[in-house]
Amino acid sequence: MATIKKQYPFDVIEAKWQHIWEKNNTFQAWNPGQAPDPSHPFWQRHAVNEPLPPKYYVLDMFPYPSGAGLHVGHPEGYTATDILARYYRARGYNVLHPMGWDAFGLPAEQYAIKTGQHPRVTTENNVNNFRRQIKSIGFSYDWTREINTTDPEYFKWTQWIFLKIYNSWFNPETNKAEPISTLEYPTELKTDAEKRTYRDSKRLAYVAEAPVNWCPQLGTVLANEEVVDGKSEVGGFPVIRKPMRQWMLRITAFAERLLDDLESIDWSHALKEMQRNWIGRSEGAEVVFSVDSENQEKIKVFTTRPDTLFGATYMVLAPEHPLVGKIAPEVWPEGTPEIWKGEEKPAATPAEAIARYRVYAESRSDLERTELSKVKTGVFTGAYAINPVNSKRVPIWIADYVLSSYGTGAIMAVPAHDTRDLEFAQKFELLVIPVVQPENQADPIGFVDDGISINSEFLNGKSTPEAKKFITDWLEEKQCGKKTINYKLRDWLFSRQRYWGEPFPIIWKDGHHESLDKDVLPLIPPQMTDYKPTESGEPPLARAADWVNLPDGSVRETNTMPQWAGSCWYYLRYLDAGNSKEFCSKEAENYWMGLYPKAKSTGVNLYVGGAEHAVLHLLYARFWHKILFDLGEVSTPEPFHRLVNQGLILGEDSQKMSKSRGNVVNPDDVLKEYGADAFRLYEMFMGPLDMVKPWNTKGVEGVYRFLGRVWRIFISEESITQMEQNLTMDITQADHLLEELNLSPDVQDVEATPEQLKAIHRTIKKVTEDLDGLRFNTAISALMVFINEAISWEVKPASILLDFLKLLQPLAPHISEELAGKLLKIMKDSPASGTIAYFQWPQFDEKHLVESFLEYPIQVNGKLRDKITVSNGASLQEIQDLALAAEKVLPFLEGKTIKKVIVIPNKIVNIAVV
RNA sequence: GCGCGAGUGGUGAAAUGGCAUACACGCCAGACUUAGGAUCUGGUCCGAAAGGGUGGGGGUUCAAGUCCCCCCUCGCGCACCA
Repeated sequence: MATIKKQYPFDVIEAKWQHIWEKNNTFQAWNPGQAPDPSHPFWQRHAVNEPLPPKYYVLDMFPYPSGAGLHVGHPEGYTATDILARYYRARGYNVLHPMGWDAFGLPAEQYAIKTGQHPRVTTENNVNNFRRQIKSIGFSYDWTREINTTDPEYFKWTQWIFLKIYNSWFNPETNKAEPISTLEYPTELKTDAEKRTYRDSKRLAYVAEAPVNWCPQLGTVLANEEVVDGKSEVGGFPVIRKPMRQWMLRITAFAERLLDDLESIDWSHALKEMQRNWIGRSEGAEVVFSVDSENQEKIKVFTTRPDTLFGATYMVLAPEHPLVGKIAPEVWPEGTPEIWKGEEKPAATPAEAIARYRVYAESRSDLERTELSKVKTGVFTGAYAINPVNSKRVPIWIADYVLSSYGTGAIMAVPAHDTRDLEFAQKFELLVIPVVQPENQADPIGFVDDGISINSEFLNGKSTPEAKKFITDWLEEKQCGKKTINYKLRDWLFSRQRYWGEPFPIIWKDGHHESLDKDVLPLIPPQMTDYKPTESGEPPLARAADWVNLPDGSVRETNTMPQWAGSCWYYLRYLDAGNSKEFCSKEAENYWMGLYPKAKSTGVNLYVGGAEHAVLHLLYARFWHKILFDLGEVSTPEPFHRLVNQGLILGEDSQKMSKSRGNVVNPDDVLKEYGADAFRLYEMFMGPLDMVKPWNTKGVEGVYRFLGRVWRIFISEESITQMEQNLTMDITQADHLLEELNLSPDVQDVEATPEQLKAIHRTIKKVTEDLDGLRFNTAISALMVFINEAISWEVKPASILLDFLKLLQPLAPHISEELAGKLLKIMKDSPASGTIAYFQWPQFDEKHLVESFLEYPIQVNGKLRDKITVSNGASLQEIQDLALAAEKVLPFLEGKTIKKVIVIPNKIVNIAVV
């Protein structure tokens, strides 16, 4: 690469300060009870013998350390949080700003399968590379709190929390998780075995034999959330349904609270909406239909439109519904239309039709089921049910447009007022009865909104909400239905057939599971040479016979936890990362997460990360936090008070960055050419944090030039030239030469002029407000405006420049430290010394912003015509008189009647004429 | 289909209902220079001007990029959820 002339010696400066920060633990956060170190800059700012200042917890979503290293998208959020961390430190807060590694997971394991290298080795290499890259950007993390989810000292507590969950149940009376010991047994349960079965069925972590998402290529099951369009989210491999014994976490019990508590937190509307969608609450009624047969089986359906019950002309069960086999008669009822008996050729009996359809439905992958061309298919079961409102017989069908996993797996079909039912009814020539009349007298068939009930006997004339309420009460009275709330959210499938994850602290004895004692944690995975999944679905851990089989004949659980487990609580471990007695001390938790006096909020004050975690990590972490809250382990119900999603950074071609497109920008390259400060500035200068925006290397040059201008304002030209010359002779002298640099003679320890004070106070105001509002791009532009103005001052007062550096410091810390050090040497009453990171944030004073003259734009009928200059303090009448007499205004007033003159103080004058 | 964002110069983007385009990139010209891919200075929405301009159309207002209604385009999320 051709060496172009550097704007300033950023390489020397950045290495120097990163070393100093590291050596002095400059950015260490202090826990309550921790012995103060009077030599640390934090304690030079804050009184040693007083309580800690309020906390500010600013958190990044910790990365998965992949082999590819960082790309410029990662540090976008990290830069934003670092700026705030530094800003709040300057504002006097005790700032917790940690970093760690989410290092369990598939890629390391797959690499291990390919190369035989242990995932721990791969992981360590990747972590080292990530740490090096992150450190090179100069983030002010407290590295003493670094965590790694694969560290036994970390996952010991992941397993410990799992045991907490395992040993709890959800008490619907209190709406809370409680220790399993508070569970009361129904009196009819006598034996220990019965009680155990009951207890195990109530645990928040339970074992279920259920159809799960099995991915043959990955050799593991996946949570619903990890399956996208019938393919694995990781790798895009096909996923099939397969019944397996799996660990589940009872997140559904918390659905209501997960939904309600969204109100209490400061997240974007869009993100909350995504979580609401995922939880998918819907209010309606359960209605019980009886099958018209000897046994009179009951079919429960869920509907959000009980008011349309009179329009229910058939029923549909999911193909997998357990009643399907029981209700079908031996022969087709008389008069059954041929098309009801099966699509290709009519089946001879209902049983045959059902069997054939079930084979078809199973063969359809989830991918096919969700395809856009959703042509409805289904078959008549031969059975009829009785509509409870009017005792009419309605045919019972099976069809795969009804999902077994939602509601009761059965519906009442109201073709007149449901698009899907209508489509189905039209295909199979089923009866369509309109029961809701739209207000505008339009055709009721296909009308799905609220209207007025018709053809519905006692509901006729009622509005939809009235009718819903009326019929629900009626159903309850007749004991054939009740008001119900349904959720889309399913329990969380928590086990994986993988090697590289946390083993469950569970053993199996005589077919029952038991928890290990917490004292034996961490339970470490066995050493293995073969990490491959097995085709049967048996986890790789099962191969480690020595590990699995225990002397007393019991065996270990061989599943491992999903990658999400470690990230469900990592923000708590940072609070007290080295604690070997507890996952986190009560004191630390109370201080950092609780209601500490003057703290800006409880929980994590600001959490920044990608939107891809909107429903996975963020929902799981909230769920675990609520359990810990119920069990008294944490002091508040929500972990993340404010959450912001950074926008994606695209490649220079405005396409998503990817290896295959060849448009990935590596921060290492940018840092080498422009330095960390320029990199940080550009990451923020591109545009608003939450917007999608393309990378543009030319843009880095812009902010880089700005830093060069800052440098040249401070440092004398001669000494810059001298350093450059000396550097070419002996590069090892760089640090020394940096010390030798002199300030420019224009920089003097003198009183500032009112103009200069105005300039800096305007900047203080703007930067403060912009950082509060996370508007980093406009904060940077305000600093640029200041420099563009200051560059023309003949004499630059040191006090003004120091305030500027205090403002620049959060954004471009290295150059700010270096220049502040030089500046302080010439200041008589040097306000402080040492690192600028703990200098008091400057306060702006309105009195410096007062203008002696104000310029008013004069509009006539909203069009700009002239401008006048008025002394500040002129009355509205005086301004109005001057405006009406303004030279360029007069021609537009000629021959017109002045209707109104609007004078907005400090803003504008508008003259309305006709 | 439903939900949420966003549409402003050649480009990234600014603008508590109050002078549209701050700041930066790019481009043009000039200065310094053997040189410029360094630096500094000036210019840069369209139009000769009057004027016209914030995706399109309506509205509210003394005043609309900003508020209200309708429509178009792009991005993201959800998607047979009864």
